[in-house]
Amino acid sequence: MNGTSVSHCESCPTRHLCLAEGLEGEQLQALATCVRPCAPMHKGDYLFRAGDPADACFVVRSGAFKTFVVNEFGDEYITGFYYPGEILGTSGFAAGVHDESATALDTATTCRVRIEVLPDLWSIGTGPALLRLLGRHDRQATEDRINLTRTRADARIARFLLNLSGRMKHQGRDPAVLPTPMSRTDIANHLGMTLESLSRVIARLSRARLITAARTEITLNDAERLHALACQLDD
Amino acid sequence: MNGTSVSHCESCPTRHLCLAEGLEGEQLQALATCVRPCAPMHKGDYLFRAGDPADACFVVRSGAFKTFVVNEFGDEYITGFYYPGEILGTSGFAAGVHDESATALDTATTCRVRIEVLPDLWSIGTGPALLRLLGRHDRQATEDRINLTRTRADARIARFLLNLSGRMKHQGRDPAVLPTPMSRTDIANHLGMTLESLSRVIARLSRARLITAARTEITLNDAERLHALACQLDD
DNA sequence: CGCACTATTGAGTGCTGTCAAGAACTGTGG
DNA sequence: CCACAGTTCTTGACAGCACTCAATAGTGCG
Repeated sequence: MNGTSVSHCESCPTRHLCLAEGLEGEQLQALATCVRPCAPMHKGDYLFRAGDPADACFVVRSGAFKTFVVNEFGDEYITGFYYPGEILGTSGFAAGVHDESATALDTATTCRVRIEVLPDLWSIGTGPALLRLLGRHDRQATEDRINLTRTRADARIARFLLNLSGRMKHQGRDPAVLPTPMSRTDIANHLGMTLESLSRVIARLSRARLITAARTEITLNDAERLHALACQLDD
Repeated sequence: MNGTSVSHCESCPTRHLCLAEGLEGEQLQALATCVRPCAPMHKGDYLFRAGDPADACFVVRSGAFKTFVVNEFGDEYITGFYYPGEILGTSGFAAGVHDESATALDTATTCRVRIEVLPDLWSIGTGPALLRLLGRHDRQATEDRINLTRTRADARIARFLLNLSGRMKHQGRDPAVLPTPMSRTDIANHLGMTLESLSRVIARLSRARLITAARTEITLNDAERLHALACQLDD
């Protein structure tokens, strides 16, 4: 499996974003024996389900995922979107059981990090990288929370877009081009508003030429004004 | 410092909630050499400030803390409240710098866990406990996010109270008696609503005998109906 | 090409934010 | 113990924004 000359980590395009960040030859090979890449998943496939034993967390290699919780009444809450280099599934460590479910938003791959290898990660030297991933995840959660406290829908959406933009930049991608493989319904749900409100605001922002909205891609034309909107200084 | 016969971990009333969970004699002593208890802090004292180097995270021993972010316009966002056995300060690991500030809500103490000792925690055998703390923190963040997506103020408050209740239960305390050392303003801020709205809902819940609200303590009289309210089935 | 699903657009109600005033609480000093 | 000042909390009136309901338009897929 890993006896070939080039490990899956060495050939991974996401290696500068994940646990492999800053690692060299031997360390990369050692890491490759710890984490396991999954087969490509397709839209709607489950990475894990709420209730599954949480014996591992995951780092996105390609594509995107959403995590969500379904309550006793069948209401779905989208708790997060995950892009390459981002870690998910860690909240399950609290009770040893995943408390949310995760599905692929399009064709996507991950690396599976089993809970048992976490101590090994420190000896390999990728402990700090793990902390960075966990920290970024934590930070994202904080930003989402702060964003949700904004009452005005347009400010929430503006901040959501700018947050996505920052994550694209961190990935080394064009920060003005935001892939949105999730549905509008998912975005609205995640932002705590109705599909209608989201649709209206997107239409308004498009008319004002602040963004160009396509089905699976939103382009930022004026991040400056979007930022002003996010801070609801004016409109 | 730790040459006495009983380590600060062995004598700590919070030891079954924190990193010490499940550890015995020798392990406890080893842990006590890794983590450092802080001197009692008083209301308003800073545990860390946004911008400080994030070389450690903290576990609450007693009292309570709040974390918050202040943006460029001076707006404050309360990102979380922390009770005994809960971990805070981990989001700073993303960039090596704390992105939020933390202050004591009343007289409070913590244990400081330096980032350098994290590998040692695994060898002591408290790795799983660390994961549990991190997982619980993650889970709390998720719950907060879900809660903030609820549009109705009374549902948000009901869920907030029930969440606090669960945390009290986890601490081994009476789940019906919720210490609220934070101000109403802080709670309102954290829940993404105005002080006035919070005040009105609390008054309404009190009149309906669902809760008994005092300045620094809220008592739940009917968790059942509060849960129904949280799910906004009826009113 | 037609169907199902998703997204957009339109009108009306209700809840929460805003502004404003008053009440209760906290701590200090006499 | 009481009086006082500052803060924190409560209560009231009004307006704006987002939700609800409803219909139309667009998109993807067989």
